[in-house]
Amino acid sequence: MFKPLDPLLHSELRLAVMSLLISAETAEFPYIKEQTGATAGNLSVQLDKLAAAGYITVEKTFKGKRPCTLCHITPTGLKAFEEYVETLREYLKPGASG
Amino acid sequence: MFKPLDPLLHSELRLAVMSLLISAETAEFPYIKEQTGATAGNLSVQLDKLAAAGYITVEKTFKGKRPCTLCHITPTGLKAFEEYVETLREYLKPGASG
DNA sequence: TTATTTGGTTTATAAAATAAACTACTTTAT
DNA sequence: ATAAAGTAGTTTATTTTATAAACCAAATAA
Repeated sequence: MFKPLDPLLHSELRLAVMSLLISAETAEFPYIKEQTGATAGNLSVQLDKLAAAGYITVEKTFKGKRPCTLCHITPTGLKAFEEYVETLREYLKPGASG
Repeated sequence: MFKPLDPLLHSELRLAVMSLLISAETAEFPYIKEQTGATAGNLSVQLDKLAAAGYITVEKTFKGKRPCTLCHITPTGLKAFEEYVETLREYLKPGASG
C-alpha cells in the first residue's frame, strides 16, 4: 500500500534545502535563500525544523564582521532523504506493486 | 533552480489517489479509501479538490440500491501527474543541473 | 550621523490537512 | 414493523503547516 511520506521532507522548501545540501556539503543562508527563492523568514523557520529533527546542522559563524549561518546535512538527514525518495517512488511508479 | 511543485499534487493523499487512478482506470470511493488508509471525510475533501482542478472526474452512480462514487483520471490529470514527477526529479537528483 | 543594506528572527496570518460530527439510506435482526 | 447496525459519503470544526509581514541588530555607504 502507501507508506507514509516523512512529513518533514514532504515540503517543497525543506526538500529543496536538503537537495541543495546533499550536493553542496555546506551552504550559507543567503545562498540557500537565493537558490530556493524563499523569503528569509520562511527559510529561517524551515531550517530550524530540519535542525530540530537532526537532519541538518546550523552553525553560526562570522565572515569578517558579519554573521554567517552555515548549514550542512547530517548522516541522519541523508538517510531520511534517501528513504523519502524510496517511499515516494511507490507513489510515482503506479502498477509496480511491492 | 527549483521549479514549483504543483501544490495540488504535492499532498500525500491526493498523490496516492492519482497514483491509484492511473493504474485503475476507474475506482470506487471505498476502494480508494481502503488502499490509501484515509478517513472518508478527508478523502471526500481531497477528491473534490482534484475534481475541481479537472484532474479527475467523480461520477455518482448506484450499485443496486446503494450509492456508488466512481472516480477516474482525466487527460489533464494524467498530464499534471507526469509534470509533477518530472519537476520532482530535480529535487531528488541533486547535482544534476538542468 | 542618518540612511541603507545585510543577515537574519519573531510573530501574525493564510492555507491545508485531518478528524469529528452529521446526513441519508440499506440491511439485518427482533 | 421497528430498532439497531452498517454503508456511503458530506459538512463543519480543529489542528497543523506554510507563508508573509514586521521587526531587530549590526555593518556599510552617503
